[in-house]
Formats: sequence, structure tokens, C-alpha cells
Amino acid sequence: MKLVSLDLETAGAERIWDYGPGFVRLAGYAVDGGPVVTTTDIGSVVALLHELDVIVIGHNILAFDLPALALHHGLDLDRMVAEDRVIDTLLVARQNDPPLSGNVDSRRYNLDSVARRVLGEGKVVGDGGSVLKALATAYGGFEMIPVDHPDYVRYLVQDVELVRALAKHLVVDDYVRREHLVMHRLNAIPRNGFRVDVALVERMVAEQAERVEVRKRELHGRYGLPLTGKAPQRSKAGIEALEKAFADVGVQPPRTTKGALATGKDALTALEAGHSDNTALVELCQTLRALNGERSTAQTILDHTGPDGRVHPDIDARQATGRISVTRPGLTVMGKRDRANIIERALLLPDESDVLLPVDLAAIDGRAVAIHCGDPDYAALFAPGKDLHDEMAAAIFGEDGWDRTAGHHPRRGDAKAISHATNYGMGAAGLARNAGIDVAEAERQLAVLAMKFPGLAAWKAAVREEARGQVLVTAFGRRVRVQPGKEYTQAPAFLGQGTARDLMMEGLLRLPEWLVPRLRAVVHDELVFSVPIDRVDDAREQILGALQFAVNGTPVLAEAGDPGSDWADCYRSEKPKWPEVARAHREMSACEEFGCVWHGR
DNA sequence: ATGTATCGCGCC
DNA sequence: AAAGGGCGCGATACAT
Repeated sequence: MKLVSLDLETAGAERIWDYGPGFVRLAGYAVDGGPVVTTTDIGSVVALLHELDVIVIGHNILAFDLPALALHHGLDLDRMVAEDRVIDTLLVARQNDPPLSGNVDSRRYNLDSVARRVLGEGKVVGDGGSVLKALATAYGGFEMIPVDHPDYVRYLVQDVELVRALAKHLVVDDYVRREHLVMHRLNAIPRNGFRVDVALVERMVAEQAERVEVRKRELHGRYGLPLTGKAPQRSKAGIEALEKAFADVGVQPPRTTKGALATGKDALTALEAGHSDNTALVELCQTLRALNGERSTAQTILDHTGPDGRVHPDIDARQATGRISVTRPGLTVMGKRDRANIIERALLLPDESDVLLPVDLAAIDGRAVAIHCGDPDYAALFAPGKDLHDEMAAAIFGEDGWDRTAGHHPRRGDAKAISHATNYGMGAAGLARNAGIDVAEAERQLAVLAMKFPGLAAWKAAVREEARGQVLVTAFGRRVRVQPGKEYTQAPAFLGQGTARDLMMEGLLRLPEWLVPRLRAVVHDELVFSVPIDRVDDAREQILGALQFAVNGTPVLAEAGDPGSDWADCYRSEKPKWPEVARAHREMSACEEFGCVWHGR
């Protein structure tokens, strides 16, 4: 086999989906230990990669360089990936040396950083990206840099050499080979994009701006809030005005744990509840909350909508748990639970003459924990036909008052909170606060849990200890790094979330080929597809077939939502009390429904 | 001008 | 001794 180290210079990374032909400007490659070749004859590079004895290696090539070659130069990337002839050093670097949570490692995996770490400081010259940036500034854009500029060529040559040097040090294990298949399938999302209801986005942006304006004026008139900037309630002068306003209505201004003025939803709701007879305070809280509650999701979608009327989000497995990030725009954070926000999903549409079909995995983090801990009593909660939270309620509170044939356990909701406590290491104080019970009762519930599921408790203790000295490995073989000092909460959580992620991805790998380019979004435990109306039943059956399998006796359960005319429409059965979730309702010119977010705007 | 920290909204 | 995990995105304040 020949190892081809590859890098491309292009018209700018963020232009990959809209630039068109000419996006790839200059290619650099080296075959094994041979000289680095740079060329504008991109077709010749594709021809080289198509040779069956070639393995191509490069940094982020699976998401960027190779898709660009596929898009404009006929590269058969599907085949190369299927033949296991692609090595992406970014994916390998993450597996070899996993990131911490939070933002601390956000710049740790660019080619320069990886090379410095792996090769040692002395072997990396220059300062990477700044050379390119300077050239782009000097010539008026990446696409204007002369392809024979010595600095441009030198930069490209250096990156090819770095990749080649890295290849000798990085370890490609079975997990990361699979990860290439996973990420390639996920890359269907940016490649194909998600259709946007552009007219509706523009309307919602305008309507939101109007609402914000009205509320700012109210706060300005009543409390002297300044009108400068986009969020005057968060500026120094604004906070000062609000503190005075709270004092004027006779309460201590609410504080965050760090002492700042708390203007968040929870703080204001709690304050209001504690002084429900103080009408001036209630009014202040409500107006402030209404202003703070305005999100700019529609604007974000608009900002990222391309000339094709679609968003092409970035897909990345950068999270400490391995969970998938979907950004620019962030589809994982669009409204769902709040009535006021779920309508955000109406901005995203199926392809013409298609419908959107969402499928989600039931209680997938819990199943992942069950697979890890091997506690038969815990695993039994996930047996076919059982509802985790009902079973958990029965385990903690007993079967009294629950008729299994008649519906849910009366304390299912309480049990759900405790389930999450199980996965994430919540303490009695936190559970008490969360569930509105006293600490003694919370302690009792956690104790019952530990007693009923001894294998689960033992596993948590073991992985907390294990995480103290080393990187943890999920059931699928993904390596995850826990922050020193956070073993108690992060160790069980990362294994649960990391394995849940790969249960989802296993389903993705099992999908029939025709559905892959129809994938539109992934939201941790949910996949969204755009499928032709006359193939919905086919699609549903095949997707559910792919997503449902058993691991060590624990079954994975998938459920399909409603085929929808937009993404919100997919949840009309799930949210029967919110009629506006249904597109058919939104298409009416008016309605009488109390609280309708659509007609009541 | 650009980047970081902090907060706040939301999602799973 | 006690301990709820992971994110994305926008805004402001502040450092460089």
C-alpha cells in the first residue's frame, strides 16, 4: 500500500458548500517518503487517490478536503471510506489523546497543536494559520492569493510534511476505524443541507425584534433601563437601573451564586412566587423575564442560510463524551420543551415533496449505563414493553397505587428526576432542590436506589476510582478523559453518554444506503430524515429496524415521530396540548385556542 | 480589532 | 466532605 499525505488550499473553509467550481485552489501531497508535490491539477490528485493501493491521510480530510474533492472533482469518497483507505488525523488524535470537557481544549486539535504535542516543540516551525491569514488580508481573500506565492506554497508543503510525520506516531485502533465510517455518514448532513423556510425566518426575526423593542421601552419607561445596545438589561448601567427597580418595589435584588444580579428565568420565577402579593414586583419580573426569554434562533438560522436556501451545519465529535456537536447553526439547541420555543423548529423543512421523519432512542443514556454496570435488576427496567420511569417509580416507591394495565405509575415524574440523579451523580441536596422534597426524603430515595441496584452502585464507585488514574473506555471502545477532581460526577456520566452516543451511531451505521443522504439532523438521541411522502412507511420500518438491536441482552428501543411538513410538525402527537405545533393549525388564519403561540404572537 | 471570561437562554 | 453531566449561541465587559 502507498500512504499519501494530503492537504488542500481552498477559497476558504466556510465557503465549501456554496463557492462552486474553483473552490479547491492548490493541492499538496506526498507519496510515502517522497517529495511533497504541489499542483493546481486537482484531477491528477483525485486520480492518484482512486488507485486501489493508496491510503490517504490528512487532518480533518474526512469532513473537509475529501468532500471538497468529491463535490467538485469526482472523488468517489464513499468507496474510499468503505475500502478503509482514509485516515483522518483529527479523529485519530482525539481518540489517542481525548479532550477535557468545557472550552479548555477547543484549540487543542488543530494540526499545529497536535503536531507540537506529538512531534515535540522543536519540529514545528512558523505559526500556522497566521501565514495564510496574512496572505488573505494582503490579497483580499483566500480566493485571491496567487497559487504560486512562495509563502502559500511553503505553508501547504509544511502541512503535508506535518501530516506525514504525525502518521508515524498516531495509533489507529478499531474504534477509530469505525469512527471514520460514522463521521462519513454524518457528513451527509452538511453535504446535503437542511431546507429553510426563508420567508418565515425573516418574519420571525422581524417579529422578535419588535417584541424586544416593546419590552425594552416598557422597562425604560418604568424603571429607567437604558436603551443602548442589544441587551441593555445586561449592561452595567442596565443592571444598576434594575437593582434600583428591585429596591423600589421593596425587595432585595436577586443574586447569582457569584453575587451578580440574577436576571435568569429561575431566579425571577422564584422571587415572584415568594412575593405573589407584590404586584409591582410581579410586573417587573414578568417584563424582565419576557425580554430575557427572547432567543435569537431565527437570526442564527438566517445567518447560516446559504444561497441554496439551506443550512449546512458543521458536524463534529469534539465533546468530551464523544457526543456529536451540530453548529452553525446549532440544531441541537432548538426549542422543544417550551411551548414558546418549539415553534423554532418550524423554520426547517423537508426537501420539496418530502416529509420529515424523526426517530428517537428511548432512555438511551440509561440503557448505556445498564450495559456498563451489568446489574441485572437495573437492566430489567429496560426489558421490552417496560417504561423505565414507571419501573423506577415502582422500585423506589413500591407498586401500591399502580395498575400496570391502566397506565403510568402515579409517581413516574418523581422517579424520572431520580433516574437522572442516577446517571449524573446528583446528591441529596440537589435532588431535594430539584424535586421539591426535603433533604431527608431525598437521602432516603437515593439510599433505596443504592440498595435496589447494588451492581449499579458498585459500578459507579469502581469507575470513579478508575478515572482517577487513567482515561476511561466506553463499551464501544471510545476513550474519554475525565477532569481530575470531577471523577465523582463525570466518570459515570461520560461512560453513559459516550456509550449512548455510540448506540445511536451503531444504528446510523446499520441504516440502508438510500437513507443516508436523507439524514438532516442528529440531536443526541434523535435522527431526522427527509423522505419522499410515498416512501414514509418503508423508511420508518427500515430506520426502526436499523436502530433497534440488543447489546449484552439490553435492547435498544426506537420510536418514530409524526411525518411532518416542517420539523415542529413532527411533534404534533407528542404535544397534543399545543395545537400550533401542527402545521395544519398554523395554516389557519386565526384560532380560538387559549395560549396559542402562533396566532397569539 | 480580536479574543477570553462570564452570564443567560435553550437542547439532550 | 460533598459533588447533576454534556453542549451552542449571543451579549457584555475587559484584556490584549
